[in-house]
Amino acid sequence: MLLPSTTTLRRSSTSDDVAALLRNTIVAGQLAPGTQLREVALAAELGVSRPTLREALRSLERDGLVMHRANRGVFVASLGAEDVEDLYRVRVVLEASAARACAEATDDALAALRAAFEEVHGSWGGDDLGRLVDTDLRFHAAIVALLGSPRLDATFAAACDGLRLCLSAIGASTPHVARGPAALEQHRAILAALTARDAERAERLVLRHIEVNRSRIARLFAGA
Amino acid sequence: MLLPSTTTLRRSSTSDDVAALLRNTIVAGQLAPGTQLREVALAAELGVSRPTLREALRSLERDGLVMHRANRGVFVASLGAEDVEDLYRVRVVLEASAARACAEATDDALAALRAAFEEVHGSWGGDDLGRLVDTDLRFHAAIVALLGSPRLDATFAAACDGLRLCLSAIGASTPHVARGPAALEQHRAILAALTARDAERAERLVLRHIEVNRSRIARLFAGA
DNA sequence: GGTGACAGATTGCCTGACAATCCTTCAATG
DNA sequence: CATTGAAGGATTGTCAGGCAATCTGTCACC
Repeated sequence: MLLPSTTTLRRSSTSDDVAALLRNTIVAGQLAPGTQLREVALAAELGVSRPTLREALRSLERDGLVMHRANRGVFVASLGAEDVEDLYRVRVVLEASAARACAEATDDALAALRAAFEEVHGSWGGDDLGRLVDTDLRFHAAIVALLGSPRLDATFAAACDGLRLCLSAIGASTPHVARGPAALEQHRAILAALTARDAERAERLVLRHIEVNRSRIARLFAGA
Repeated sequence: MLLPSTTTLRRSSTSDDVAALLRNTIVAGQLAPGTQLREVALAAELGVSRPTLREALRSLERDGLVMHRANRGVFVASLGAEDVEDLYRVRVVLEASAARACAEATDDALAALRAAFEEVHGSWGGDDLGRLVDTDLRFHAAIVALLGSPRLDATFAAACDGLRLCLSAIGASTPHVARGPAALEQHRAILAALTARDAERAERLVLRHIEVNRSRIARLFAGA
């Protein structure tokens, strides 16, 4: 290898940049669910042409972040209770499977998991909710990465985007930060079980951890 | 219901039609992996404009059916051994999880599973390989549907497309049809375990069934 | 009050074009 | 002879503009 892998010259295309920008804006909650994304206005605002913007929007649609009604336009997706249910179903399946497979996990994946945990631990004191949720989900993504499947990683990443959209939509800031220390303790226990390759205990802990979150979010949705 | 469901007014967009057409063509093996899909020529041949075709290609790229090299164009994906490994990892995770969850599955999903089995059974005698693989995978998709998660269903469907591409690429016709009766018997056993809601047995049978297939395909790939 | 039609707005899709980038070929040089 | 360098051709990346189709909202009318 002559060059560091970051030098890979992979200049991202404009529509990819636009898609990434819109994705971040949406999951950050800066675009309320239900708001219409008009092509001409948005394209002008972003300084790109309509076809380019359309490609980006189509990409977001496939991720479930925007809804597309024929001849009406695209709207920021407003996820309902059944969507939350589905998203957590994805999490349960992937994370539980990963926990059960921790015996066959590579050392690299376990090292990445530990690194993700340190990152979560380090930034937990901050009051930036967005970054907190980010690092939290990154820890869980590292769990899924134990499976060693890029495709499942992608599925989980899409589900994370959906969850972030849900969280920011209902403004779940205060309850989540309040739960910080408890979640950290659970993360530590999960990490310990996984590195010890204790599949059964890890799966049990992961399932309980997710279930706690799921019921809390579901309750918030029921109240809203 | 006032109208037949086909009248659903949901005029599929042109780019969706194009994407579906290309998807079928690719997974059917009528486009050899590695062949370049030139935009102008293909757009002219399909009678659509370039932007429309680009949208369709972008959709296929997200499904992993085509590869996109910057400023070079899109090529029919040529999946390697590690891709096959990944695809089967997806199958193992999703189908095993679904089998374990059969206790909580809805009756509708179980009915759909039985229907899929009947369909496989009915068309098994035919010599049309494409349809055989289709129905086989539809049975497995019905297993995954026990989870009740549209997002996981979509992930599995994408994996199925990848698998079909692999199979048609290596021309796995003869070994697969020869295996027909054995697979049918395994399917019957899996269906029995699932409808009996015997999670443990169902998972064991599913895992073995998938593993048999995986090792066979992997062997074919090693020889090619 | 409910029903129909009209106007406005927006998308769906196409045509055409230009710049940027990449691969190939070929000549020049050590 | 192998390697380097540059020109040429082809293809993609992106933009601008335009027209038809379709949906929504409003308003007159029964």
